[in-house]
Amino acid sequence: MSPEDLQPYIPVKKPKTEKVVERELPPLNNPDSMVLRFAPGPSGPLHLGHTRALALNNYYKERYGGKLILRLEDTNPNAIDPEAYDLIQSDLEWLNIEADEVVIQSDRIELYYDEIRKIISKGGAYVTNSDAEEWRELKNQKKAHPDRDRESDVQLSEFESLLSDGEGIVVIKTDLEDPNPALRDFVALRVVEDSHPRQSTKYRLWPLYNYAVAVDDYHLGITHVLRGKDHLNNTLKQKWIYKYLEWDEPEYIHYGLVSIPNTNLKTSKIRESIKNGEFSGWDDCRLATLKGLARRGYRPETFLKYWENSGLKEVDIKFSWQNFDAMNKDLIDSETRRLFFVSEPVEFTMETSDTLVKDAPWHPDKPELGKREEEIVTGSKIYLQKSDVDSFNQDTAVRLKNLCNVSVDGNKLSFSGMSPQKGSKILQWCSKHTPIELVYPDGKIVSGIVEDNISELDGETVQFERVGFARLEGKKAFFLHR
RNA sequence: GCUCUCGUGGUGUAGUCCGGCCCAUCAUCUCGGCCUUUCGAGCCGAAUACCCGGGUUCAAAUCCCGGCGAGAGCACCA
Repeated sequence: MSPEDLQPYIPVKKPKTEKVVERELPPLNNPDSMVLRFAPGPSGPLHLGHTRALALNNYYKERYGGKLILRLEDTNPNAIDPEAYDLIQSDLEWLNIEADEVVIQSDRIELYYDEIRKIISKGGAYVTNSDAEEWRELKNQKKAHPDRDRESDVQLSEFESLLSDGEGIVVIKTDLEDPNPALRDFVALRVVEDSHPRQSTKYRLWPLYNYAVAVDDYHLGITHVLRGKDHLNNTLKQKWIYKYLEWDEPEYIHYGLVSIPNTNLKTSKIRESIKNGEFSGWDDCRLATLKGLARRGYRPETFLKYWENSGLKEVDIKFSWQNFDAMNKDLIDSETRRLFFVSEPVEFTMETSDTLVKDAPWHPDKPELGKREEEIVTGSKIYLQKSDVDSFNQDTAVRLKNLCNVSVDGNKLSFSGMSPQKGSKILQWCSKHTPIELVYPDGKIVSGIVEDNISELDGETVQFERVGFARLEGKKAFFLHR
């Protein structure tokens, strides 16, 4: 073989182009006039786990100029927290996500009735008041319940009478031979006589999740359904409804599940713990609710950025607080003011012939923010952190940060120069101060003092030097991350 | 058990569809060094990955087959 013959087999070397391109999520099919939805049940406020669906839907809405609908799925009268309707909307506002439309399912019950009448007429659904166990067992054996095969006008009149009294369920017919038992005939509506927070006792026949979702997705013109792959089977069920009503299906995209370690996200459990006083409320800083995380100082942008970065592959992923915190720090570090926090303060008395002035910038890289200044004279009380004091030995050279060098003698600190000495311990310290409790997300509380400069900073996120970032709130500071 | 998904460093991610610009991208974490009046930030460097086994091919993270592993669903909840 001549070198010419080999030529086609030799890979063409392209120059490695510098990849400066922002990584972005994959494109979606048919992105024109996209309509997306975020559809939580109003059982409590939003938590970290909800933010993925929200962030992804919002991302594509913005990318393609689509529309985002917030749909509150309150068709189970027994699992509703009346306050959640507002709590969820305030959580969206906090995230700076604007729903173009808010839809509440319990306002649309007549619609679900209308559509099920059509499905029944087409022979796609039946009514039965079979015993639940018996009905399920028949399905497992791929057998039809006798009620399944009755004429559709019988089914229809059974349905109409269920609206006012009697027991029974309305079932969507699927394929009883389906190898996946989860997909054989599923319940579309059931009787619940309990009062509903918004509708009271106006209705007794309530739609179930899969049925209501399909009807709404169609009627709201949803074009893309973006959700976790725990919904894979639900999608298949919902497609049956689209089929009976001859509707065009939206695009379904399922992303992998996230496990969030060391975090309790069960709304019902949290509510219980709040009730019995274990947590102070939905905004307890130990919780991963948005309100709890906001209280510690996380930025809304961090949530959006984190999930956009996690992609939408079907692999299951683990949430990493470390990565999440790093992103948040990246956002806040350059604009967060610095403060000295001293835990377990030990009192010293200053000795100096001159008046000294603390000259500490609010931010080391941003002189334009100004500085904290304070006069220190002989006799001024200086407080140092116990753990620092404990580590002193005879020849420890100490520098009070942004003040001066001192020598330590018992409880006396004596001025010993201005110019920084290489190798000396640089310590954060307080003179005029305010007591403060630093509250960690694991519940641990460290009491200490902070320099008396925080009156204007209530509600702000600051950095306690050498400790980490925290958000100030009254006499407390909630630890954010390092 | 049945059904369905998915396996790239510790973590997340790019590349997989259309095999060669991949001795594999980016971020974070870890470890060094520089810088710094914070153990923060910044700068420089190091270390660590294509689940396993076969096959196809000049060439496989990428295609095929078989294992193994992980996760989810199986409600008159959402």
